[in-house]
Amino acid sequence: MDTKHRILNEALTLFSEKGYANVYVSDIAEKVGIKAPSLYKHYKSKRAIFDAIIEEMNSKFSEQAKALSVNGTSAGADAELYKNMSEEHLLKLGREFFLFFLHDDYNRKFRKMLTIEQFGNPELAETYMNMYVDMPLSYQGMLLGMLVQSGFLKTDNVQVMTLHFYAPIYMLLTVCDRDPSREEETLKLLDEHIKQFNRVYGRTKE
Amino acid sequence: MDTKHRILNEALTLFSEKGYANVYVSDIAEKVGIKAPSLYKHYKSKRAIFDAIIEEMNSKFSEQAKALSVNGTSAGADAELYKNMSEEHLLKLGREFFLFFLHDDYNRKFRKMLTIEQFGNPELAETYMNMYVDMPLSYQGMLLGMLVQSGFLKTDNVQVMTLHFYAPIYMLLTVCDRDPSREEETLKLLDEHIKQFNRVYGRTKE
DNA sequence: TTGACAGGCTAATTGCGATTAGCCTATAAT
DNA sequence: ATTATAGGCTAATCGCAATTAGCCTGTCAA
Repeated sequence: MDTKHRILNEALTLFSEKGYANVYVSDIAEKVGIKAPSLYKHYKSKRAIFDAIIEEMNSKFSEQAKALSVNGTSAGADAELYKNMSEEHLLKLGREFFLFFLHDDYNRKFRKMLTIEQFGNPELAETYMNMYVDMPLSYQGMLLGMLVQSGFLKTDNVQVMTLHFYAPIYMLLTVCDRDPSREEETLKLLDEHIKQFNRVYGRTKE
Repeated sequence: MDTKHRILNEALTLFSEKGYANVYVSDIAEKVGIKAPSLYKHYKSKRAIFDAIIEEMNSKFSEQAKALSVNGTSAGADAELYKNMSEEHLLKLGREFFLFFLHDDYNRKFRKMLTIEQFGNPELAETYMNMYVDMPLSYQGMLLGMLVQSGFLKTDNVQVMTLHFYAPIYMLLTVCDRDPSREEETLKLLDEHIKQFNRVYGRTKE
């Protein structure tokens, strides 16, 4: 990886741990293995490094969004997938979602950084909300909607059902972000959550 | 209110909006209506102001906790309260909890400040988690547990049921913190959440 | 009525962290 | 071969924000 990208990565790591203002350009430089002034051969200022991270992030994010909405449009194909769902599948769905967000390095760091910086910057607040609230709700709403169609789940209100599915995932995610040592405990709770969700919304014999 | 407390309040407001590092002592001074150096007649450093906020906060918090656990202990009395619960009552419970956390000025600012500062400071992360995850879960778990006892709700797993009750409240709260203009929309969703919660966990004729 | 704080102010001082200047070397194209 | 450029370094510089020095006034207890 070239220096320019290494700078971005190390900076993201540091920003996510301490916040923009508490990271010195010399910290970033040190992690990269160069001296602070050399950074300026690659970026015009500290702010520019931050902005580059955001930009990179936005493009990754919109790729993802595009990919999702493509699948969403070809609902026919996806519906097949969700036609004969089992509790196992549902567990897997929630767990994968959770673990992806939790462990994917880039996501994790980016999420932390956003959490710290969002209040000073309305755009970042919007990004955060898109990534961790609105998008997941609409994506999962779509999936769960299919499961209702296919008769695997039953509800009058898909939106609220989706909230019931996702909000605990979100909350447990924020717990792990703050205290990684609670991951195990949290994963158990996550499984129980999904099982109970299924018990409660699953179309048992009627 | 004396200057010393005004400093604390203004500082909290600013910290909650921009984060510790982005607030200058001169900003605080200006809000208070004095000059920066005069602050030092009251606090020995900027950090000391922050620490004083935390300390004040901790003592308020432990008062609250004590009060709650007192009620918790005198479960007999509280149980009475929750014996003949209606959906209206349940709605009120959730709504009050939500609105208290959302609107109480001190709580709101403190929560934002913690959100920003928590990652640099493990103690703060712990405080955050106590206040917004563990305490509410255990308190509401107790209440909902009573409702199960009294037959108003039905479940095999009070812990997960409580998660299902609280996680959406928590998530919607974080939405409003980030974008107050979504409060109305969010309150509607909150009500629907609780109604559906009741539909799903309520002991209907069996 | 005086003298010791309390609490405010202006004018330094300090220190640190971002950025710039200017130099050096290796590579790579002409 | 030579020259331009990319990318690194050291040694300033610059600017700003925290803090200190030191003065002034009003109050209140002795």
